[in-house]
Amino acid sequence: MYIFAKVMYKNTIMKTKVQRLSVLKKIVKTEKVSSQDELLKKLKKEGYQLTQATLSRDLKYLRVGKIPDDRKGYIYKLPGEGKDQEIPVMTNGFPMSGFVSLEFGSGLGIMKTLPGYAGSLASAIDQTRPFEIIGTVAGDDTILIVPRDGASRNAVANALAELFPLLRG
Amino acid sequence: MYIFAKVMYKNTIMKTKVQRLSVLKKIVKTEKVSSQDELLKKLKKEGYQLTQATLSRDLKYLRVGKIPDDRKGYIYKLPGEGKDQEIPVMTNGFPMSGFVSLEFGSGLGIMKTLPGYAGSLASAIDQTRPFEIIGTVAGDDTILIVPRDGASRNAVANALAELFPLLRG
DNA sequence: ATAATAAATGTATATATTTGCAAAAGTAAT
DNA sequence: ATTACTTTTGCAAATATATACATTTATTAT
Repeated sequence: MYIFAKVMYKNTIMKTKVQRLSVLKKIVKTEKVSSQDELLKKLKKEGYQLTQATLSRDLKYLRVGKIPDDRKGYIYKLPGEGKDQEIPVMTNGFPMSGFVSLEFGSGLGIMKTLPGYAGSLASAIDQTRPFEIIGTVAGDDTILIVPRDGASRNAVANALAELFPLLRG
Repeated sequence: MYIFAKVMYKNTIMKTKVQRLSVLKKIVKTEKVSSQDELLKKLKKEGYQLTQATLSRDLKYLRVGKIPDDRKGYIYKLPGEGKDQEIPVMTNGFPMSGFVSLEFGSGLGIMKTLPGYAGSLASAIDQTRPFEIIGTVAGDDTILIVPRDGASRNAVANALAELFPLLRG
């Protein structure tokens, strides 16, 4: 009961932060926002209470950059955005492929790939450094995906959907 | 003589700005800089005198963004950087190819491509919006490249080399 | 449980960046 | 050359963002 309480507490609190980061990420990805105050308001609407200072840290943590935009002056952008649409293509010139399936169990994700593809796909995942995933281990046709504490299956799947369009829809 | 003087004048002055932008672009591309004051010093060393306000405008014009960096906190980054290395791959999944040659004449650039490739390659050029190039016109196997006033052939060629590695070396 | 340690956050402030406005410089037309 | 128009730039002020420090909240070890 005592230990259980601690764990519960941890989950409750940590989830709030991870959720906040997820929501922040989603906002930055889907909307054109040009200041932290603006972001702050949007986060408030979603039910997150925080100060500009914390937001600044969150943005840094998520590696969110600020770039010039034709319409809004400056907007925030996730790392690799714009690159994302081309990410399904691997650097070596071969189209990203080999993905077979994704399942979750015991708090972990298991991605199945075509034989021999696990290494390169895991490498691709690592390179994009989705914050929902703290690490991967690849065999020959299987990748073990370790989610960050508090990251939901959906959050992990969504992060992976950036790389593997098959996961969408 | 009178007209000539005006033209000379224009070239002299405009070149200064275009050159400055080129140098700025080069600095941002090759060094990790984390503030405009820092950039200002580097530009001064290269012989360019300007205020921080102008630099801010230059950065906006060049679409230079600022992103978090592990070592230096925040650094400036050119649009599409990091994407550049993957740019030789087209969105449709086919490797970027079809480039044949590049020549200059009458202040214009002429790029030859494989038959039928001009459109897609010109589109790729337009999408990266190199500031040295104000526009392109594509036929079937030829692209007309219109450089910005004051942009040297080298500057244009370098900008294009980002997309067409064949142009390097 | 308590004390010690580490992590997250807010407050206030320092830094950094953008922008309105006016002046200077460049261009075009008469 | 003079005038009208456009572009570029600096100055100063407004905004926006990062960070040192203190405080609270969580985690670990005893």
